[in-house]
Amino acid sequence: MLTARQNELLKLIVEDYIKTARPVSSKAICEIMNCSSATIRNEMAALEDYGLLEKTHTSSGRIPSDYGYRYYVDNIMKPKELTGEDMLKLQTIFKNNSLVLSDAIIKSMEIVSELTNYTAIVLGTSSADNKVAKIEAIPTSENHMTAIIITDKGHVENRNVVLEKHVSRDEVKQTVDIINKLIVGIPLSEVSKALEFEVKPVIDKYVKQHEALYNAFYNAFSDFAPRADVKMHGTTKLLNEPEFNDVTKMRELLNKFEDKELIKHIKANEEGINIYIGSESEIDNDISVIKTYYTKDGVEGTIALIGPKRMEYDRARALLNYIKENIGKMDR
Amino acid sequence: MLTARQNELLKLIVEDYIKTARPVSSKAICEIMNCSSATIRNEMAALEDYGLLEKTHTSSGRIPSDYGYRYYVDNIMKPKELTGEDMLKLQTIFKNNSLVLSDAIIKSMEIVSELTNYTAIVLGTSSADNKVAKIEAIPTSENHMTAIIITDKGHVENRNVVLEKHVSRDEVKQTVDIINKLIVGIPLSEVSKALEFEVKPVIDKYVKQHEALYNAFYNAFSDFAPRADVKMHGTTKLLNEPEFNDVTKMRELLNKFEDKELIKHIKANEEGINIYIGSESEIDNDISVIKTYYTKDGVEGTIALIGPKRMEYDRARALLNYIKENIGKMDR
DNA sequence: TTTGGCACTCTTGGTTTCTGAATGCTATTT
DNA sequence: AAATAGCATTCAGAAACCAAGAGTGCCAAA
Repeated sequence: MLTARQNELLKLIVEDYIKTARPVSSKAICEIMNCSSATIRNEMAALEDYGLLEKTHTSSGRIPSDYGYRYYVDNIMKPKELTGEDMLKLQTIFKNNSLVLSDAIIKSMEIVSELTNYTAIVLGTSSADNKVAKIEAIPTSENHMTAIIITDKGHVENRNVVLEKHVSRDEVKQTVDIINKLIVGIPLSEVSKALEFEVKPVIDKYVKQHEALYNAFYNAFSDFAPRADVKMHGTTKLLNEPEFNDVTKMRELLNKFEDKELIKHIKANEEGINIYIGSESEIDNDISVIKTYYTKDGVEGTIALIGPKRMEYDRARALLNYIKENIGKMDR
Repeated sequence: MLTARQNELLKLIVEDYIKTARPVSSKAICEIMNCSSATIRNEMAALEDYGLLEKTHTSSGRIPSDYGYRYYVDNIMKPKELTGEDMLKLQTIFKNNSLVLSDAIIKSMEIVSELTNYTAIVLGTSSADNKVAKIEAIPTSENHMTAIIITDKGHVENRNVVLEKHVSRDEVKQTVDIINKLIVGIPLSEVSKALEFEVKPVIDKYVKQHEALYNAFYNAFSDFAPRADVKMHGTTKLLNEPEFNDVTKMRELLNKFEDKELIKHIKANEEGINIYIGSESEIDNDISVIKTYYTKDGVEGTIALIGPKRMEYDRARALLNYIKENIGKMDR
């Protein structure tokens, strides 16, 4: 257990380092805590023994270790109020109730990214359990059509598909009507099954070009479920941080950001706002991830910020928290 | 006018520099052209006098000047056949006729970006003169609905909008029917005008909640035209080139790529495949842009590649040319 | 327990030195 | 006249070196 002074010291060091990105010297601290630098040095040595601080070389100032950040986040950092400015910016989103939920989430995270210069991630909005509200099809040429599926949550997907043979507009319409009668209300993830077992028998019976039409619609609507979309914003902002003053480090991170699988991996499973520091982020030792799960009326997903390990954790947490709460409060 | 040997020499230097990114020495050349290095040096000096070559310092090898590249591109470089591999990769797109035009263009340019490691840009696919084929609307809650507009070319746009008051599903349906009767066939760019002057009077007359509904649809469909979309692919690839081994150069380019206005500016106006070298690119002195205009059945736009000034111009041109030709040949 | 003092360490930035890869030029050969 | 061999010269880049400054650790005194 740390003494009060050690706590104070760790706090000062972490916060100073977050701000300046340079190792913190005993001299800098002693001006704030008004005691001699030697005293601070002794305490620093103690904190280093505990594994909370590190040096970059034998005679350098101290920087927080991963464990130091962890301790800071878990035990020292206080919940922070959002500053007026941050809140004001976000309110433009949540006050504006012409935005649908998913847009509001994305837009607000974009704002957060602009405010903090971290990378914002919105995952999910998984529409797999949205239910079919309506399908529609528009022939676009002799042998192509655009098939559209609309869900009860207002999600729209469309595909352009080939018709193997020429099919009359009437037949397309007839098929659309049949499909609409049979699959409205079932979840997107079960559409392809329903097409095969419910729809096919019926159109086989009533529609002349049933084979071409069935194949076309089946192709159009068979691959919806897996689309777990990843929205990122401000990917390059992070690269302005001094830890990425190195070309190879920069390229490394850039490559990681291209890898959507890695990003999807950020998906949050737990309630609450969780912080993953350095290696815990499983992305890069110099970055941290703060993320939370959200859910509202069956829509669920993850919002996350990727920042340097020197992230303003308190502010980031306050921002995510504010968004999460406002998602809950939205009137849809 | 250059002598045959000077031509040959310039060609070798440009191509070697493109490949290796290092200044080309007289020694390296004399092994290929079998004559002594001194001879080459004399010729090099001549080419430098003409402004075709440069040195990075007094005793360095030569690199092409912007004018040198220009001369190479205009007078030396031969039209190149696509290699079998490049063609094979692209054929997966153009042979697959289940892809709609705009998707085929985007996908093929993505492939080109992967093949070359340059940044691919697709501009336009401007659907402003697509004609409305159908509109649709799905209420998604008490006071929200999703409005969808489908064009004759199979382009789909959707918006989530607020209904100011509660409106019954029947009324929504009734309004959709009226709008469909009145605006099918008119170009997207004129939808908002048509809504105001054709549709409004009718629904004012026949629909009870006409105000809420009109406003909702107007909001949904009033901002289609301006969406000149910019698709970029492989933005970070370019940064692997050695000219961007410098952190600040890298950040500079990254920032430029974020600026969509700058990218839109690449829009091609002329027929043919045009090459803009270095400062001509108006993006960065170290990069070149190769671009062309395409059009097919009223759809038009620009495809472009952004690469280092050390771009394989012949290959890039062959690739763009192949895509452009295949766009023309597509059966839709 | 705190602090002043001092020796020690290591980074950072600047200067120097060295080597090798080029060039330009001149004198010579073809 | 054109090509080449030879040689002095230039310069980048790496390694070595140096000096200054910012830190630390530790000991002995307050």
